[in-house]
Amino acid sequence: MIIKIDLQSEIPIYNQLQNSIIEGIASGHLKPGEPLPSVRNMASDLGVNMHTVNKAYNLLKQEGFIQIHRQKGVVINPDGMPGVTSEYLKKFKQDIRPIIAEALCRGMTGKEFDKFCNVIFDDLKVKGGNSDG
Amino acid sequence: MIIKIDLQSEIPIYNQLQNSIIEGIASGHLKPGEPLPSVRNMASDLGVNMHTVNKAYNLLKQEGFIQIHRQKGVVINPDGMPGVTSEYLKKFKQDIRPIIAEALCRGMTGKEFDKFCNVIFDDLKVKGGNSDG
Amino acid sequence: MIIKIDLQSEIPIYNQLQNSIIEGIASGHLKPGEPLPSVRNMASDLGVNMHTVNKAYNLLKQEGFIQIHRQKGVVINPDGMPGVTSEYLKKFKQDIRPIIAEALCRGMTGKEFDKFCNVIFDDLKVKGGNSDG
Amino acid sequence: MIIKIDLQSEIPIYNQLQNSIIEGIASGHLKPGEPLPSVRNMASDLGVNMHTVNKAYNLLKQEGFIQIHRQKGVVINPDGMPGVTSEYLKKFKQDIRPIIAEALCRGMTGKEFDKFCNVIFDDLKVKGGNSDG
DNA sequence: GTGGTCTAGACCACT
DNA sequence: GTGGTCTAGACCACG
Repeated sequence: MIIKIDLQSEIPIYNQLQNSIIEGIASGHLKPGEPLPSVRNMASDLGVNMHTVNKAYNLLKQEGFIQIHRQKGVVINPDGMPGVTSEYLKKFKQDIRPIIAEALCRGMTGKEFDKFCNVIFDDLKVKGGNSDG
Repeated sequence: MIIKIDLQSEIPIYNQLQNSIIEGIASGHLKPGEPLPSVRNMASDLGVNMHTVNKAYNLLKQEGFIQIHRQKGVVINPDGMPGVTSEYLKKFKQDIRPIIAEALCRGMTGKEFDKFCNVIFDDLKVKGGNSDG
Repeated sequence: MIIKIDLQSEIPIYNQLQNSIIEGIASGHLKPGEPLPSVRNMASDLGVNMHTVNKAYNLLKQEGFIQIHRQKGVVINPDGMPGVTSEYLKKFKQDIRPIIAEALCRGMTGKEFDKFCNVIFDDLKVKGGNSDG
Repeated sequence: MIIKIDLQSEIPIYNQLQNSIIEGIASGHLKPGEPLPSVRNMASDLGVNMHTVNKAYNLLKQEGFIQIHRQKGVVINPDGMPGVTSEYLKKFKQDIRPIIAEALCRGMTGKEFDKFCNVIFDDLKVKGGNSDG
């Protein structure tokens, strides 16, 4: 599992890290129960601050994607991923609404939108089928 | 066109305002050529500072959604909206990728995803964005 | 002499008008002694405010390009154009310096710069040879 | 790199600052990758407000001259300067056209014009922009 | 009355 | 300590 961080991006690093790990899970690169590098190791691997990794891990833990044990370290939640809760759906709609609004504004049709999304869907899933790490 | 701003939200106010106006255009509430309230009026309407509105307006201008005339005020771009440019598509994919990754992670299928999006699509087109449920 | 004003431009209208008239003189469309429309007529021709035309005329008068007579109206200075004064040269250098700096920055060579300028030089002069108005 | 701002000038301060920095790059005083003072330091150095510097920096970022890292600060774009794009050329011609028109009007020849420009060109390249005569 | 510019001063997120 | 955001209040250019 190779994680790439764009230090130039306007997206906070801890956020990029969160997303990378979620992508890793989505694509099957990271499976429930699988260990993640320690905060210290991840930080040195990425060349970022420990606090940054810590923040990402804590947020992932809060959302139920990972578990953090004092001694054993960090693992992808072995009990499986959180589902489509109503709370999540609320956030989901809030996040995607402005994206859809702009797409609509620029003349993108619902079909085109679906197509673009499905490409990304497949891209994420296929990458999990292949193995590169 | 009633615009609501959540002052408590973690999303910057100027950003919320941008999105609201884009939604307004997408839903047909705001049509090309139609004037927008002056910076100061919009600010006092929303109970925020002039500069915050100014920033939102300037960003919308940069993206081609509105035109700003120094004396006449602000109007929805009468020449129509910007299209689906490659630059936009790049941003679009970047924005939507982590959303899709999390959806996938939580077990949402492509079909369900499309369905949720289409609901929002229709909501924006038909009702003009006055739904929040 | 057809004058085009871009109401969308960030350049003040009175400034655009000034430049248009100077271009007209430079290209030979407007010759010393030749009359210019009255403030009122010019304003209605262009669809702009009288004050705006007035301001442009007054600035041109100050710089010596035109003469304004109460009753006789406005004419291109029959005594000829102002020359390359030291005061003008100072302004000239001030104006062109940042343009040259950016050109240099972007890797434009002095030769290329000269070429681009000469094209504009010729464009202005040639338009005076042809007649379209 | 000493930057001088004329608070009395009709040219906006943020604009003067932009130009100064571009001159600094053009003259080689500022090299790709080199850091710029923080928004606050630059502001206090110049005796202007933080926001004014911020605006200048953001415009330079937009044009690709500098990079802004949220925590690390501001650096001259290490990937090199933006080139002579068609978009830039359009702006270039627009900016320089009225200058050339006035020069022509005042009887300056193309050769003289080139000469004046080349002096500035050389001044920027050789001496690094510390001449004002 | 419009947007553009500037100031002074504050809090926050990020590292 | 960095830039990002926001406020309150001011003056100016423009039309």
